[in-house]
Amino acid sequence: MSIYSVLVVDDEIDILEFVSYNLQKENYQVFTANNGVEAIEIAKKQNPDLIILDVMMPDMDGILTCKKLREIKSLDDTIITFLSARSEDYSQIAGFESGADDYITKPIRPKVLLSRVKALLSRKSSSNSRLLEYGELKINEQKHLVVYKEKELLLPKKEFKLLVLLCSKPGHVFTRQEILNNVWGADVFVGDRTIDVHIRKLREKINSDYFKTVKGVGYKFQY
Amino acid sequence: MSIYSVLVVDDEIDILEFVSYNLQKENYQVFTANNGVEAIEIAKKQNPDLIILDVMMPDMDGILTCKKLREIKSLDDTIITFLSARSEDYSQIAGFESGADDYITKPIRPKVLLSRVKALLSRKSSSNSRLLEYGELKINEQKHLVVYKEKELLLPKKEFKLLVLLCSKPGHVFTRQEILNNVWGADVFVGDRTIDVHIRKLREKINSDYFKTVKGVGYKFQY
DNA sequence: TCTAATATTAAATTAATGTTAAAAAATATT
DNA sequence: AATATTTTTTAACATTAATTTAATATTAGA
Repeated sequence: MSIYSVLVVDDEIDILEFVSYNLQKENYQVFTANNGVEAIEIAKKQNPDLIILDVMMPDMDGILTCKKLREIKSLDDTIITFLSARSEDYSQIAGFESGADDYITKPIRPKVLLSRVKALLSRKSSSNSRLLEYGELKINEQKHLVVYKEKELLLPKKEFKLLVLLCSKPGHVFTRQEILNNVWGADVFVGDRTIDVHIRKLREKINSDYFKTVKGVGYKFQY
Repeated sequence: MSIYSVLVVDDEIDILEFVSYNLQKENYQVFTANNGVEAIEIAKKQNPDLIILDVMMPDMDGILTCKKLREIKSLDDTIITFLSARSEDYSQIAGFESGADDYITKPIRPKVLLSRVKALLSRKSSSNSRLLEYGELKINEQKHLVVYKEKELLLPKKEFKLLVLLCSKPGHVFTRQEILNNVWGADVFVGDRTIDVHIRKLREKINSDYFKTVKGVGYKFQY
C-alpha cells in the first residue's frame, strides 16, 4: 500500500502531537510545522499529499498561509484542509476562497480525523488522474496515457486530444467545427482532410468501431 | 446584470453551504435541497436556470433524480450539472442517458465552480438547446441525437433536419414549400419527389404512423 | 371511376469521408 | 548546428453513403 505524506500545521504543540500520533499510527508519513512560514518551507521541500492547516495561528494565519501555498505550482494537487474550532463562525469556512478543499472541526476525534483524511486522500488519488474507462479502453488524461487491451499506447498530442474530446462525452456527436475548436483551436485553419486522418490513426490503434462517423455532421465515440 | 437562479442539491450540509455561499456571493439566487425528492419539488416550483446535483446521495441518487427532472416539461431548458467525485463512473454521468449537461468534480474549488457555472449559464442564454421528447422518441437537436425506443438512430443531415422541423410543431401541417424552405433552403431547387423520399426514410426508421400525409397540403408529425 | 397527388423503388448523381503517401513542421539526437 | 526521427498536414485519389432523380405503382378524393 502506498504511503501518503501529510503536513500538519498548528502553533499548539499538543494538537500537533496528537494529530501526528494518530496519523503515524495509520502509516502516514507525517511532517509538522509550527507556523505558516515553516509550513511553506516544508511543503515546498516535501511536496505532501495533504496539508492540515490550523486556521488560528499567530502572525500568518491559516487562511493567508493557504493562499500562499496555493500559489506554489508544485503543490497544485496537494489537498489542503483547515482545522477550525466549531466556535469560529461561518466566515472561516469562507476560507475556502483561499483554495482549501475541506475543513475539520475541533475538538478532534481520532476516528473522525482519520476517516476524513482517508476520504480526502482517496479522492485525491482518483482526481489526480481523471480516468476515463470504457471496457478495454482506459485513458488517463493527466498522465497522457492510453491503455487499450492491457497494452499501453503512446499517442501523439493531437491524436490524444482528439481521443479525449470524443471520449469525454460518449455518444455525443461532435461536429467538425467543434473538433477543430477544441483540438486545434478556434483560430487555426487546417485542411479538409486533417480530422479524417487523425480519426483514421485512432481507428488504426483502437477498435475502429468505437469511432462512428455521422456523415455531414461529425464524429462520435461509442463503446 | 441578470440574476440567474441555481438549485444546489446535496445531502452533505457542508457542501451545500459551501456551494451556496460562493454562488450567493456572485449574486446568483440560490435554492438548496437535501435530497432528490426535495430537489424535484423545489425545481418544479422555482424553475431554476441551473441545477447542481450531487451524484452520490442516499435513497434517490443524482442520476435517478436527473432522469426524473428531465421528465418535467417546465424544466426543458434548465441546465443540469452533476457534482461527482472523480472516481465515480464517468460514462454514466456524461452519457446522454441521464440527460445532464455537464459535471463538476470534487473537491470543489470556488474559482473552478464559479467559472463553470458562469460558462454553463452563458451557454444557456445563447444557445437554444432544446430537447424534443414525444413518448418513445427523443431528439436532442444540439447533439444531433435521436433516440427511438431506447435505441439510438444515426440520421443523415437532411433526414435529421426534416425530422426536427416536423417535430418542432407536433400536429402542425407543414406545406411542401415550407419544408423546402426550411430543410433545403429557399434558393435550392429539387425535384418533386425528393421530400417524399425523405419522409419515407423517416417512416422506415421511426414508427410510420407518426408522419401523416395531408394530401394536397403537406405533412405533419403526430405522436 | 378517374385523376392528381403521393408512395415506392432502384439507379444515377453528388457530396462527404476514407485512404495513402509524401511534404512540411516540430522534436529529439548526435 | 546538423541530422535523424516523429508528428502533423496536405493533396491526390478511392470509396462510401447521402441525396436526388426518374420510372412506375398506388391511393384518396372529386
